[in-house]
Amino acid sequence: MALITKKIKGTEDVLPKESYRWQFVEQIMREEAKNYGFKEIRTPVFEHTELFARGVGQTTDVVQKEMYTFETKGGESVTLRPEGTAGAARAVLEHALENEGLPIKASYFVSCYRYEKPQAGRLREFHQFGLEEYGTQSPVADAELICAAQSIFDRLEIKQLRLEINSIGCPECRAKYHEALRAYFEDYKSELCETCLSRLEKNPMRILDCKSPICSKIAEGAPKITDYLCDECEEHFASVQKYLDAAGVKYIVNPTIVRGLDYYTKTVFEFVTDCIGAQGTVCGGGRYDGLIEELGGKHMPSLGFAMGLERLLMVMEKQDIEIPDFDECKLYIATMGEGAKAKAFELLKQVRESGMIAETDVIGRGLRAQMKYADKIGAKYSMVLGDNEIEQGAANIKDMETGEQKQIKLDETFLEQFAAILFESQSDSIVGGFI
RNA sequence: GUGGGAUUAGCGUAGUUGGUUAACGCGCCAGUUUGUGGCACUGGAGACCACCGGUUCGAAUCCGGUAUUCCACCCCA
Repeated sequence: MALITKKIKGTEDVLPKESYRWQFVEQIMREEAKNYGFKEIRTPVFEHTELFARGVGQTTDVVQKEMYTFETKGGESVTLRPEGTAGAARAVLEHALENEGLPIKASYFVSCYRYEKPQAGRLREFHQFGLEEYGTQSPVADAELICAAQSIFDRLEIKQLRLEINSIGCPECRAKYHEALRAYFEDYKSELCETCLSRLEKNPMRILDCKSPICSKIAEGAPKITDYLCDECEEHFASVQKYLDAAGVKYIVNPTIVRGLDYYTKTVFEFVTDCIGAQGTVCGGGRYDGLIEELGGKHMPSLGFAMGLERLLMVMEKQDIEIPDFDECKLYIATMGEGAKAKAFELLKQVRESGMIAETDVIGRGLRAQMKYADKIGAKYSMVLGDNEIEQGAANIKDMETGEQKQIKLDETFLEQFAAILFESQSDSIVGGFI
């Protein structure tokens, strides 16, 4: 393999034979987004570095060590987006979308870039679908958003996915909670792992999330965020649960969900699976009431989620969920001679314009090889076109499954005749199915 | 960034204690006389055995480093 270079570490190609899987899930996401009233927004792959530093948060791992940041020829620092929300929020602000009425409901498909060490379910370039809702503080919006995600998973027939929700409060109650946590963990300082010691200063909530047996044991006795929520946050969280119950969405409250992006407030949630390895979060999101202000706008409470397409596809593969493949080729025309090639082109155009897949030889193979190819691509019918057929104005059309041949005239009624043959074979199979 | 496992044709594998032109299956291409696929048969293309260096008379086989990949930590989708 004399290849000048291989694909970049942590990136993946989607090949022609597997792209239908992506198109299938994307299609369902588009449809559900539409049903819930979201319209697609498209933003650039790169933004000013400042946007992510401010939006995602200076203290986060994502910003501190995972961004693809580079200087342009003009000397600006730009960054490949590590997530989708910051860009969408920037666009909302920049175009003053609130003037078109609130709430603003946007959906997106984005590729994201994070300089991490690849492993199962984690790539350096990965793809997300997300929904965002700007300009509402109502818990109804939280529930609606979560419902939309659930609807997508339902339609994809994904099983064994659990929804975990939590509230991490507003800046006020969270500050009090942080104090309580610090006071609690202070007594265990000698036992905590190294990373948790640094977390104690920066973001003590992350200790709750630590996988180390010692830390998680200590964390069991730690104060719970739910006991520190202010009245408003507590009421909000209770309402979200009430609406989820009303919609029949099953969830569990998990007080250890923290999320690693700084913009989250109040409601946070994750859809988690155990079937694809350690990176089991297929969808994550929550409320980010302070984000728009952080980016220089007026107060505009908002929320959203993102789901990882690669992870979702992995789950579906693991669970053997069937995905409909592309349609089969309906007609393959094998040609012999120049005159036949031209005639085949004429007929192919008609068939294709009617919305059916039709193919012919485009590399100059012999008849036998053409037939083999027709078989290989699973063509439903084949037809040999040569001088004889052109002279007679008729050809034989062959059912590749049964081998049965029928005559078809090569005049202006060709398409009609072919459609009739197809229709007949379909109704045959339907009748056969009933018997 | 830290740690462990892998790396032989497009894919899946074999290659015995280092010894001549690296093997097999699938796939691909072409044929099996006269214009028709699925089966079978024949032939063909395709690998500097991941890369670099070392040990040796001699290495795909031993040693070291690098890269890639898989998995875990961290973190996240």
